[in-house]
Amino acid sequence: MSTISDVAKRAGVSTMTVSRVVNNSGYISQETRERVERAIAELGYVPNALARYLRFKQTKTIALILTDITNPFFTTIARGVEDAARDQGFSVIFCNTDESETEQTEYLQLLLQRQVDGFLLVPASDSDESIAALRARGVPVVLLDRRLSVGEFDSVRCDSVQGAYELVHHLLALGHTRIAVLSGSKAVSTAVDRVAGYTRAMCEAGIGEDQHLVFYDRFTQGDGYRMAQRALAASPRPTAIFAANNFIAFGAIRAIQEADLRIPEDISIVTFDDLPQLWVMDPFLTVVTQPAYEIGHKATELLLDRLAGEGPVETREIMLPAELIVRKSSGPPPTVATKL
Amino acid sequence: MSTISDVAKRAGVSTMTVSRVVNNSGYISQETRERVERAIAELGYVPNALARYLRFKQTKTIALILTDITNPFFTTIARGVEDAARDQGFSVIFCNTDESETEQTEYLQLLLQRQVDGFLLVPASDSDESIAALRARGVPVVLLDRRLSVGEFDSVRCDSVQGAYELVHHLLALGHTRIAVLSGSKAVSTAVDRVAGYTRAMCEAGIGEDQHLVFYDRFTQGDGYRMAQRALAASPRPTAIFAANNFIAFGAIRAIQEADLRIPEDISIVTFDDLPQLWVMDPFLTVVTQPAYEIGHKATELLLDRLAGEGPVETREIMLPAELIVRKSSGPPPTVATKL
DNA sequence: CTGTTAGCGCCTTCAT
DNA sequence: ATGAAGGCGCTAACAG
Repeated sequence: MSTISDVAKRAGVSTMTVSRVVNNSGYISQETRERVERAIAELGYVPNALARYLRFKQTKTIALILTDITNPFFTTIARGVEDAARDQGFSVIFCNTDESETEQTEYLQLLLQRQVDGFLLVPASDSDESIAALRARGVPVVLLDRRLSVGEFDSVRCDSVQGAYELVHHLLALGHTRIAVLSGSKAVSTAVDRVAGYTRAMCEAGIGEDQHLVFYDRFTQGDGYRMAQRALAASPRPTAIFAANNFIAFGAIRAIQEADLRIPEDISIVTFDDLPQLWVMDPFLTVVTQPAYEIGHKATELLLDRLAGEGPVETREIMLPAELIVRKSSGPPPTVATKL
Repeated sequence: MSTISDVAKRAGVSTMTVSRVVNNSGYISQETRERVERAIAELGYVPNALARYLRFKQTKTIALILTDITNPFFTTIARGVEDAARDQGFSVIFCNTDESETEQTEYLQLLLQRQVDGFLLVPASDSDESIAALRARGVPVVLLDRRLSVGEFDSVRCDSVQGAYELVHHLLALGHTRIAVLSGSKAVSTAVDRVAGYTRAMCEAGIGEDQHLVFYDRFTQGDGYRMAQRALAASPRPTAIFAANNFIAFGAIRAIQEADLRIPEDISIVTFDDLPQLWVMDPFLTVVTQPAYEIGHKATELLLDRLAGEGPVETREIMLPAELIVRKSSGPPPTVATKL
């Protein structure tokens, strides 16, 4: 691992001259330039970016902290982030918290030490503790997908209340009245907001919400499975299920299949977050899809704005539109269907 | 952004003392320790890891360079890498090359400058150019999933020849004789090896390979679609398709559906790489699955071994077992089925 | 138990 | 057009 002074020695110049050649700054005679370049090539010299950062106080690196790297919704976000970051010469460090507050805190600490310039964060929960350090240091942060009750960070997400409202409204229009909702942790805004959208739709329809049909747990397949089992045990049984995300939906579907119920004849199911079209032979889930790539891209733009010292003083809250796609997993409830 | 000397000043000690408190090294009187800790808390001091690395020549960071971050096979690998790395206090920088040699070269260069300690690489192609710099510098590298003709790197992967052989053998046993193979780029070892496995099985069966039924393109859904269209246009039409990975298979299935053919009645299809069980309502593809998580985990262990100066001098080549799972997408060829 | 010195690799500033 | 000195933040080695 040769350094700049190795090169300087070999080329018979000062380190400054090498630096100027490497960074194309200042005036260099053609002849010395060539000599230096030859020395660089011969030694396989690669500049040490760390040393450079130590002076510049800018690492050109941002961190993307996700809660689940195996969820295609989040990897698509990552794609958007990567593209936007690279456009401006930034690198991205991806981190995975597994929805754990502890891991999030650890990563935040680590990344702070590593002097990343800014954070893109899908918060594992709405606890202030973990991000207090960020606020204290005034590091630029943009929130993705989820709200935080401290209102001082830029954020990019979809309107979960509205999306949930549309899904449940769709079910109501089909004639359902007993609709269960299976949601994530109460500490996560999307879980709360999606239940709020459900409640709004139910109240508007004059039905109101049945506390026994509202479930909170976590955004995993296993939890979806268990919540669905409990929902199906309710009496009378719900005729439709609203799963607050795709993984919960998969678990619920498994439970429905085990109960020997047909979708949508016996029970309808709708959810947030599609799978990428191409991975599914025959898309059948009625969903609200969110523009994941754009969420990542837009959030990165906001962050890089801040890093460039641009952007307004006040915090920005960007809401991207979500889209309802009606497919085969939702139909009229059994009793209504019978009447047809 | 306070520094170690800010803390030192505030606590009325030298920077060395602060350093000792932060790193828990050497002897410190209880009283000074408390004073320093108070100063740290008051200033919100966070040590600058970069400055530290500048001395240590070790960043405790490894790079994971993938070709497609949206493919669940690779994100599962990423999971394994992350877990193994964290166990030993290493961070991971994920990068995505999109199967592009150019992007790979750029990333390699960037990461070298950033002084990452080692590389986990899924090579975009078997070109020497891009990795020449790695070899020249002697940075530890472990190859994942794919071979490289330069044999000096450790590697972890599954046996693609064997896996392909088993899939094609399975089709032959069902009675197929006209089997098309849709593979990835000839510059990628898995693409080549899977065709080799196909050829071996076909030759063993005394059929030999029909050059018109062997297709190379890239590992994407679009290419799978186009290759399948050409395969289906062959006359007589193949009764089975072996897709060299999941994305190619999805494209092929779309083409098959558009041609109004039924799977497996009219045509069978088998492939490498499953989708995670939980994402699929009703798994129907006959596949060879690879232990992606273990590939990532094992590769990371090899790399960290090297970094610790352990491990043998010779290069290690780890082959993990792949598993054939027969499901509904493969059945006897039409003529045979008719006879039943 | 604590402080001083020196240097990691680079670049800005000021000379020459 | 080129070079010398100094310092970014941190810590190992050696005082004291």
